[in-house]
Amino acid sequence: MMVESASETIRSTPSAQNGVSSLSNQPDGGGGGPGGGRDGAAGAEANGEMSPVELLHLQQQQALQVARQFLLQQATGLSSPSSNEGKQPAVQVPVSVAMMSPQMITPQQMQQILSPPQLQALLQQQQAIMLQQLQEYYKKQQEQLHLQLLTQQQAGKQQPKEPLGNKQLAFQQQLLQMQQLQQQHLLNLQRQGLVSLPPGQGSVPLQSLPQAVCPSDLQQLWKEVTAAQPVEDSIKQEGLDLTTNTSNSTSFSAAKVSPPISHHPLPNGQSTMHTPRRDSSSHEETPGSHPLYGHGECKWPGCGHLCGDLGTLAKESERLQAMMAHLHMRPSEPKPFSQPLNLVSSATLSKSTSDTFPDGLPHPPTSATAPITPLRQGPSVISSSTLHNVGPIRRRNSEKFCTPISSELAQNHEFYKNADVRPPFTYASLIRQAILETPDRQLTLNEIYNWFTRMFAYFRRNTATWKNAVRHNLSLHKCFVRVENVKGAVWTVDEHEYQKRRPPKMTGSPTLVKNMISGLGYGALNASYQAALAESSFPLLNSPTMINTSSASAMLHVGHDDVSSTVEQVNSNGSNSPRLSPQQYSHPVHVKEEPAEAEDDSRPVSLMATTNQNVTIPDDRDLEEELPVEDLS
DNA sequence: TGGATCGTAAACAGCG
DNA sequence: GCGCTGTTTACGATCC
Repeated sequence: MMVESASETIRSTPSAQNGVSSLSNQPDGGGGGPGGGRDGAAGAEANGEMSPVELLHLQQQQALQVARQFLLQQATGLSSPSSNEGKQPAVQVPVSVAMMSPQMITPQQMQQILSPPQLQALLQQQQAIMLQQLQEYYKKQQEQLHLQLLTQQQAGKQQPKEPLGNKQLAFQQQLLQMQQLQQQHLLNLQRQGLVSLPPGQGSVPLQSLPQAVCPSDLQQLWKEVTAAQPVEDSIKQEGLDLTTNTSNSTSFSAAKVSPPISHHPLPNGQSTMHTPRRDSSSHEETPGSHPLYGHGECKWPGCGHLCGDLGTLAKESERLQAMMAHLHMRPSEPKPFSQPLNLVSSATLSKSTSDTFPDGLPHPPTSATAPITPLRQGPSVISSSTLHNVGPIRRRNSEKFCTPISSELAQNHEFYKNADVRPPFTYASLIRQAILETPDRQLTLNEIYNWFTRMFAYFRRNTATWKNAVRHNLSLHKCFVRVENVKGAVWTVDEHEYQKRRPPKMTGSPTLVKNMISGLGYGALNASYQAALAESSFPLLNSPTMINTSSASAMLHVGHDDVSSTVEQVNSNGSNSPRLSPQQYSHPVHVKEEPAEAEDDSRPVSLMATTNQNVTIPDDRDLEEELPVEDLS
């Protein structure tokens, strides 16, 4: 009877309790499931073996070490201009160390291994560390500049005949540029909502920056640092080599923006790497040699990796860039995972990444041999739900945080279809979605099954378990109405009942609740929610004109089923505004052929009435349900 | 701490 | 008898 479930039940299967499966954050209750979902990494550590998470941490640590070296070397190179004379350039492509590791974890693997909260945390951690390093770098550079300036001033005093002139001017210019750089970056961060500067505080010490900088900001930082190089070049050309490795930034930029890379023949038969960046002209690389490459090996200190040619390095840099771009997920610009190209097409990378990812390198994981059932896997990391969804949560929380299942599915359809990832929605939500996707708003049980298996790779396993759950939910929830048809029994959705059973979802986002209630008239949708709306897959929502007081209620019905319930709740409980009848909330269910005898009265809503009454009032919900359906089919 | 919600397991009944 | 469908109960986990 339950042989299948006994042998395949994920959470109770011993194999699911360790290894990759344990890392996949089984969201379910029972066994160690929920615990694993809360802190998969800790659970992995408890296993006493090197987990993918730990591996990833190690990888990240390696990369950070390299970045730290890079920063320090830049700083020291700045402070000791002559120390590197005749030496190999101190800064090499960090990927040679961090990316060439055989255990390299691809972005896809990272997303499969880590749950969204973990990824978020990881990202934040990495951002924090990198930001700190950048801050240190800025600070050091400033200090060094000051020092150099003072030295020059002293020299100028001691040798009054030698005009301070250009050198000091260049120093001051560089210092000024550094400060401008910082302010500009601060403004960028502020503009992106990542940094909130106190009013009237134009210049904030970098140390006071919140550590909420996204990778794009870091990359922007690098760009800016790189962009500052011409000044250093100008200084260098005047005989004062402040940087000693002017190409360092260039090389890092090359690593960052890498392909397409043209290989120019070198005297030794090697090729050098030139990036197509428009500003590359400002980086005067020594012709015939690459600071990161020489004699067939990587010149990154301590690396020495043998590379056939620079193309190898370029590939590694591509990987680095791909990973960076893949991690380029900031809450302010959530992008659907199913559109990986968008991840790298944001403003900060617009110039370079189009070259970097001609084929959209970070594709979503389209195959998953091992079952992965995190709370929020893959696409959800980037979806709107992530806006509010940081930290350990149960899968159903995604609904609490106003994730529109329809848009989520629309955006990540391919992902869920191919990846063995548990969708972060309740059975009830999924069933409802399945039913509402059909033109007739009705499905047989078997069709529901088919929808599950068709839409989610996850539900191609453990059929007995989840099918039982589906049946259980269909029977349990009053929102699912069974209708006898000539074809047999079909299941429909009573929207009113569905909404009714979910008022507590408001508590999922206290801020949202507060804003929505306090801002009644709905005109005061908070920014994050508007962003979430805009992020959704509904074109109408992307029109700012649609977010207004008069239509807010309707709009909230569109695309965010949970929010719609929220608004409805506010409507009914908060403002006592007239409510639509349950039938008016219901979908138009076109029962193909109603049985002669009346349906069981135990169900609260007459489907026929539902069908008729929807004619009177434009069904906002149609927008919600039908728009995403197109993407799903 | 308790209630609500959810997922899972399981027993049972009806039907073809 | 078997499989599917549908109902119901129980239990544990999570969240608020």
